[in-house]
Amino acid sequence: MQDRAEKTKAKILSIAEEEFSAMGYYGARIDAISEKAGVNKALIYKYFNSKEELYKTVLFSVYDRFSFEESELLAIQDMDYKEKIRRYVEMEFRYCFDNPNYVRMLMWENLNFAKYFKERELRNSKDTILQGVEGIVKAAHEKGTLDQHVDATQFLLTLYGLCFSYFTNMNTLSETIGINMHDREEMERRIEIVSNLLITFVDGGMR
Amino acid sequence: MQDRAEKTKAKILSIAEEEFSAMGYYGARIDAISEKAGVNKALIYKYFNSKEELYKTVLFSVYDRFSFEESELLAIQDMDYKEKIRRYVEMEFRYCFDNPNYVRMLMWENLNFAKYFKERELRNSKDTILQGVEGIVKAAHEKGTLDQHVDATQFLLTLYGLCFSYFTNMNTLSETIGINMHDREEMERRIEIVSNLLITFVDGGMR
DNA sequence: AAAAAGAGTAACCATTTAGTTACTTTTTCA
DNA sequence: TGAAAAAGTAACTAAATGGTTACTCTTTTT
Repeated sequence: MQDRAEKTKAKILSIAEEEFSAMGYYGARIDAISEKAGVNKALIYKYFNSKEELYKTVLFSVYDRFSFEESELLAIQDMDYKEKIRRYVEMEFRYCFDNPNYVRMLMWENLNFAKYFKERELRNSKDTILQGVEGIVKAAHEKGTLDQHVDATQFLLTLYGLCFSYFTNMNTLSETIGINMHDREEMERRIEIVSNLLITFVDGGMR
Repeated sequence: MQDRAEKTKAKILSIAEEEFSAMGYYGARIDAISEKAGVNKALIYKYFNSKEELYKTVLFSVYDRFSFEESELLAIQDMDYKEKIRRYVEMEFRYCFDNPNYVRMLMWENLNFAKYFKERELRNSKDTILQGVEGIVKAAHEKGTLDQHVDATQFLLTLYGLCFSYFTNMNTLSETIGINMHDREEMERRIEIVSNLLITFVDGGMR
């Protein structure tokens, strides 16, 4: 494949990411993508075969980018588990803030009943992440007084719930509860509260 | 309006709720709704004027039903704030479990940048809810050792994050972390953990 | 009972949409 | 340098889609 073609393909993918993130699978238009990318529609089909295949390529490209960052963070050794939680929370918040397409593509996929995740056999793909979290939870179970019912899975659910959900419901909540969650300052305040909450959660306070 | 017409309208609305919840605005088809409802397409336009208006009717019908339940719960007086938290968490989880359309319609609206919420001027519509939560937070601030940075808004974000987000990410997470979040037993276990976490959060443990 | 009003339908229309075909332009390399 | 290969395009197609029109059937009212 020529250099020129490589660039064209990348351009299509980048525009498609914007379009699919913004509009979802059914809302997105191949014509709109071809126009915005400044590329003939037939070329899209030459490189990606169908709307669905293009969509899947976008979805996994966006998802894998996040997964990489997440693994990187959890792979760090010899870090105090409290510090690790703090870093994890900060990473998750800032990543979502800076990469709204990641949040949106995941939401579309959930509304699509995880159809493409199922196709791709992502079953138990978070196992290495869970192992990383296991380290945190184990340290807490030994040292602190973390509820024995809380395993790595439950801890991860808690963390995702407190971080990711800030973004999934941002638009409606900002309308109804009277704060502007899109504001970076507002988010930074939230990071602080969530970090403290999670550290307290694993480190003490549980009867 | 005749009784027969009233029933037809209700039937359309009910099928439309299923269709829009499942497919979203762009994915839903008026033809599919008319067919499933066993009603001529022109009738839909007679009663609802446009696809968009039908969609909005569904969205607010679903949303208002939840808001009512939520207000009811928070309006209860003379209840211990810990008990109130527990009840709130249970209500939120079970409501979402039994009414997936509520969860999905809210997700679609978030992905739609809260366009219809903005139109309807729902700004600060959670004020009475926040007042109810204020009671909980105040009691905790007086009696316990809740972080002074946590006001009613932050508490509500925490609660929503821990409850609602269980459902928004259920489909992808069930694929990747190796538990079946769709299982009621699994959810009941989660309710317990979340309740305890929130009670600890407001009631002690915060330095 | 009959006519007015309301509920409901069959068939149609204009536009949009994913996808294709037959062609031209640009690059590579013997 | 020229022909083969790769990159890219204009114009088209068939199907689907939101919406409408002109009509029939049913209920209400006097």
